[in-house]
Amino acid sequence: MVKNCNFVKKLRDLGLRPTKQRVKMCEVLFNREKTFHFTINDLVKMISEEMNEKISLATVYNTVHAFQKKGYLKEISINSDKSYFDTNTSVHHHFYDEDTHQLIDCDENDIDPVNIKKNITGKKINSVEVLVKVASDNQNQKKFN
Amino acid sequence: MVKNCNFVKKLRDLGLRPTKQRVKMCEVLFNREKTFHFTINDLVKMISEEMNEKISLATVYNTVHAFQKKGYLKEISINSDKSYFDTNTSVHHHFYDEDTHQLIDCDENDIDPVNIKKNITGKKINSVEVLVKVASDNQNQKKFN
DNA sequence: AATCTACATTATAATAATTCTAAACTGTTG
DNA sequence: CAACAGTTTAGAATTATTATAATGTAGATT
Repeated sequence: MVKNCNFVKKLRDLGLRPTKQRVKMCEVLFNREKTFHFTINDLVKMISEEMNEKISLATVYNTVHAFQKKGYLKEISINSDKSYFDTNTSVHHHFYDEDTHQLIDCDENDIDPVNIKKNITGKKINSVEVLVKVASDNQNQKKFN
Repeated sequence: MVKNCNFVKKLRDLGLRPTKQRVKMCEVLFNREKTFHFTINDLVKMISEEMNEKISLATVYNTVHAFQKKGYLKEISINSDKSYFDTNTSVHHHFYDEDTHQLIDCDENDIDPVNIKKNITGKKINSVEVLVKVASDNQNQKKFN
């Protein structure tokens, strides 16, 4: 991930004009040690606070999708309520806390490599991702047979 | 999966009144050999046709969610466009064809059990889903000759 | 530095999926 | 069959996302 604040060059290299909104978004998204997960709404709030002024929802959508297209962000499918994005664009797995709606990254040691024995002719595997949904231990669910 | 048309008892056992809408939904969903994947809209169309009268969208949502809560249907997260549901509620995984946007079930032999070594205190694992995204093998190869 | 132009931002409108509401309806119980 | 609680329904409300069209701005050209 990008180290310091020279996102202007970064954006230019991507063919995106380094507007103040985009630079701010880069700072919020990529100027951190750990990867993080967010929804568009999370991001709008964070950026508005950091800029001390409003940023348009549309701009955030546009820019997130631009970053995604360029391979700087990755969308994660958890449910159809919302889109989650991840600054970690490598193939990796997630825990999803159904109580708090939080995403937790797995590192390589958390889940053994998944062994896929099926082969679809003419198709190659692009990604293999595991989603582990967890919830509070005391929620009992009824079984139906 | 349920074999024949005695869905009335089935529904009663679940604590759901066997209304004609629900019985019809059972027939459409569970009175088949193979599992299948559907969206709410798919279902509304199918049921309306089978009943020769309209069924309310709200009823379909309500009933699908009731079945889901009772463990008769499972939601599948592929992208955030739409909710897909699956009549196969067992733990199983999916291939997703990124070219055709089709879902393909994995049976038990296709993928070895996923070994999860991480433990989140106070949380239990509700589901473990593997999504294998595949695409045409030659799609990224440009030909110049 | 003024001008130009293509790309960006913005507020708002439009769309789409889903959930809510409240009135009418219906299965079940007594 | 009367009463009640659960269910269905149409339509309104909500939420996430995308489209639109006017205004703004970065970067190139003069």
